[in-house]
Amino acid sequence: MRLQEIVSAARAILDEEGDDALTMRRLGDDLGIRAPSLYKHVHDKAELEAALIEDSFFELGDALHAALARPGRSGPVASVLRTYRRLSLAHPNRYRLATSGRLRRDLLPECLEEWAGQPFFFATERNPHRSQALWSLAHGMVILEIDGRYPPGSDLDRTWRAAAAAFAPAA
Amino acid sequence: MRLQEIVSAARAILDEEGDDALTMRRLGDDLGIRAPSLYKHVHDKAELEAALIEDSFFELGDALHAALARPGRSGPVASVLRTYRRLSLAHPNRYRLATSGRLRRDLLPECLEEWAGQPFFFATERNPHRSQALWSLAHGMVILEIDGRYPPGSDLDRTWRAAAAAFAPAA
DNA sequence: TCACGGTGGCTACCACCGTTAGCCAGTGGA
DNA sequence: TCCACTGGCTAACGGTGGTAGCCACCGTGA
Repeated sequence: MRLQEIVSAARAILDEEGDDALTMRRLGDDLGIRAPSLYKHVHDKAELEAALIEDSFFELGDALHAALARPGRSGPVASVLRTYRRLSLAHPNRYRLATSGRLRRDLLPECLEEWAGQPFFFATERNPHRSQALWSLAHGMVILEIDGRYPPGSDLDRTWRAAAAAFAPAA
Repeated sequence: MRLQEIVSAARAILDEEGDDALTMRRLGDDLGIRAPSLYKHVHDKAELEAALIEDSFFELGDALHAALARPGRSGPVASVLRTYRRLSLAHPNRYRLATSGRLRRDLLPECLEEWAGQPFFFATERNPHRSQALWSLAHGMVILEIDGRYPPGSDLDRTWRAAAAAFAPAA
């Protein structure tokens, strides 16, 4: 069963060289195999990507739940946001793959996303709408930072603090 | 000079059928021309897309400045957010093209983005970091809605209200 | 009137993409 | 011993963005 090898080779290419580099031929090369042979193990490129996306959500969910468990002095919102930003920027290409474009829910485990996002729910005192808004804010900021959309010279640390302040529980 | 025709045919395809449908051959077909002939008028597909992106930012900037000018009873933040959401969802494919992926600043007029985003700055009482955070929030919510990322059945109107509340000037 | 150069079409390609069909060598069990 | 399965392979298909090079038209200046 080489599927695990294939997925982790794909992750390496994606992380190190971006989604443009992740082609079936290139992936085959890295594994010492011709591209068509990959289809003996994987149905689709979409299925392969779904495996990478699943990985990302697990990693993110783990980290966020851990961050919620030790909020520190700055409170749960700031802690969760800090972790979200740090982890996403550590693997920007995988983050973009996991969170951009139409989601193929049928290829992912049910409720995986919901579980990964729970820390936002707890950090906003269990208000589902504030929770959704906060998660959207975190995603917006991360994806814009990854895609180099902010004006050069922006002080993003302060922008993240402003974001946390807007959603911090009224003291 | 058929460039204007080409750009507007491209916009029609993008708006009505999505970015997958916007290929040079398809665009040629719609214009009664072979694909390679397009390159007599356009250097690149990237240049063509840049024209569509420029369009989108102009349209968005116009609408946001107008929204700021008549804030209504709900205040400037809510007004700007409402307009941002309405306009973006009216042309989701063009919005995604304009705001996703790495930005080719070299192909766009300088400061266009900055001008389009000014209403966020004024709506947040000229605080640049709150402004940036608010814009990021709006983008995050729109792109997640366009991409169908929210759990089915989400009450997004309430989430938008929660977002506006988090950034409304302290009354 | 005629030659000329620019404009804007065309066909024939190229390299690359995901993917399929069909062949075949090895291998493990009945 | 035979047989089926596993996991490689080559060849090919239709699609993508893009290039090279040819040619008809058309306005201008000699």
